[in-house]
Amino acid sequence: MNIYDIAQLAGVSIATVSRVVNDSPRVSEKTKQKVMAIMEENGYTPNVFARGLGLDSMKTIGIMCPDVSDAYMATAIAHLESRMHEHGYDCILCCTGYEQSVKEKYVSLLLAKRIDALIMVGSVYSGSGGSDSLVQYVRDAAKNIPVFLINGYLDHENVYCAYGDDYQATYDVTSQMIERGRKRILFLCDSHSYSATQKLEGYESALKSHGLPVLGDLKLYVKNRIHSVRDILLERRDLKFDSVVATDDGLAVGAIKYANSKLLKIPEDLCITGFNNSALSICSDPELSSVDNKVEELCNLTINNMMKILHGKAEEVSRDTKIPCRLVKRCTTDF
Amino acid sequence: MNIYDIAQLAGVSIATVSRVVNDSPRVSEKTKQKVMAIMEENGYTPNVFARGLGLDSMKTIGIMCPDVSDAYMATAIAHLESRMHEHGYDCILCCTGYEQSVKEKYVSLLLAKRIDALIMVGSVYSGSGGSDSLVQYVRDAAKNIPVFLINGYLDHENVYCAYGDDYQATYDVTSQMIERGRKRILFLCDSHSYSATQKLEGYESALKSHGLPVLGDLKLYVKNRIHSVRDILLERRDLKFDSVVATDDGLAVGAIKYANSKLLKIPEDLCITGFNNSALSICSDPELSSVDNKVEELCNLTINNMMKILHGKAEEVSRDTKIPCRLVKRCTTDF
DNA sequence: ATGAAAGCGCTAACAG
DNA sequence: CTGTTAGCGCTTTCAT
Repeated sequence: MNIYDIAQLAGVSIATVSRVVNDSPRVSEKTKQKVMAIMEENGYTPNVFARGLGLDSMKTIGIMCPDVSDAYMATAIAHLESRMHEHGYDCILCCTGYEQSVKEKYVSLLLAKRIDALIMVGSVYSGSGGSDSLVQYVRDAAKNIPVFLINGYLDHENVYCAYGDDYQATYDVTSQMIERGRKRILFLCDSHSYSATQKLEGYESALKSHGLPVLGDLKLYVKNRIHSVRDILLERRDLKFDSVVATDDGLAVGAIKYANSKLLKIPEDLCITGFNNSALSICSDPELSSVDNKVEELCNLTINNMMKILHGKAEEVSRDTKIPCRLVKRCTTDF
Repeated sequence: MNIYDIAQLAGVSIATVSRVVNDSPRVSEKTKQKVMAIMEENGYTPNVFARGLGLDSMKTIGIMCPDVSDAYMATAIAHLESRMHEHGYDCILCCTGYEQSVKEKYVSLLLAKRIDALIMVGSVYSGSGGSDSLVQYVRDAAKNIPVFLINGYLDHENVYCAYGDDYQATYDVTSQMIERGRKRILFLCDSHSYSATQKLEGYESALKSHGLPVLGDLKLYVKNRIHSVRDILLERRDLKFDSVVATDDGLAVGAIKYANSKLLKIPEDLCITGFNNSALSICSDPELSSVDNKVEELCNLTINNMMKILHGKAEEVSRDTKIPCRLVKRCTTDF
């Protein structure tokens, strides 16, 4: 059942049918009704491939993330999909992992599929700052379609960034710890992404501005697995710390497990903060104070920008949006 | 840059270029090399829309799930995407929520996009058993393309099911509790899906076969939010129970929180099991014993079946595969 | 082994 | 307001 069949049954030309399908005003109400009725009767659906071929678009966007099974990204993707769907777009999901070559391959695949735009979720797509060659594939993609970074930053034509102010959030949290008398704050991290770098800078900067030394020992990079974090902390008996700033909830929960198994009191003996305000933070015991970086807000903002751009209003949108994050206080902090 | 350009540059016809692109054996090695070189040089990529129009396929499958931000589904989808990608297929992700009309709408959208197959993750897509009219849209989809249910069951031509044996798993867990002397086992549930029904039957069946009564009070249906579960349990002071069989980890963690805030000893005073073996189960304190229903295995099985079917070997695959689940024992059980 | 040409189903410019 | 027609880029017979 194609447009010709419908045209014939309705006794009109295919152009008229096409106009009806595309809701053109240049059709009389009467023929419109007739054609619609016939389409309805026959359960006609326009062929998306043919339409795509003509319009060079299938109203599809690509969403890349390193790993949907991560709670933070999953939440982001759920929001993005739902908002895109409202706008009549479909989403091709790509879980790229963290390997450079795989990320690059996914981008070319997506470009070959002629997606209308690309969203990249996670700071792993912006290298550690933006100017290195590791992000060349992002710039290349931007030559063809608008690219949206969520929680990443890259200064380039046709790439639009939205991210939480990780620097400031970490600065604030660290400062509050110091003002509460903490002297040895452990910075617990699992990556060297742009976001991680921002957090580290916030941490160090708070230390410095409060006259505390930045100690290399107190910057610990580990794999993000709860038990492994706990065990590493347990083994490092040399390492003394009275508080933990973790760059992710999983790491923070690891620290909680460590404290619990050493029978340390939280927050008195050990003050802990996490990042992302995920389900983990209300699941642990005691419940975790965690920085909420507003995924939902970032997603909405991104979608709104995208719609403007896809409708030719690129000048209305900023390429760089930073939004403030704040600590959701629970039981692992004394401030 | 299209096939005509390449043909011209290579001094051959578009048919030859097409043959090279599709790796047809009916091209001389020499021209093949030449054409490939030219394509390489010019970074030529065949237009997927045009190809789709001719072949009526764009090597894309649809994946539906009620909510990717749920850890269990996120894991499933991560696996599915990665396996499909290996096979050269892209995935359109649809987060349908739980509403009937939305689920139906997504299916028609997906069919209109001419996907090659459809995967539905979660037992919400199989009604409460399979024969009611609520699953008609699934049957309709199956008229056009193969449909794969993960964790759902529906007996119908062209729909293929893979699910964990929730009945048996719940039967076993409940039985062990009884054999350990538990008398009042709370069945904590948040839905009436096919899977939930299976679990309930396993629970009741274990009770009966051990000569225990099935008490309506001890079947509690609640919303799956940790704190709300805890609070409901706290408020129901009339309700006496010495153990909890929860149909999801979130619910089980709610029960843990309840026990902790009443200073009940786990598992002595309250024995608890969850379902899905998610990150929550190692995050809580004490850590949760949880039934692992082998998402990964279900996903692999599904993809393998799908590949066979898409390659015309439908007779080789069973429409109904049930796999055993087992309890991962942690600290909330005494068996 | 290669080429010519007929679709695939739709959109849009153009003509009435 | 409606119809005619030329693409869109590729696959696939059917000739050669």
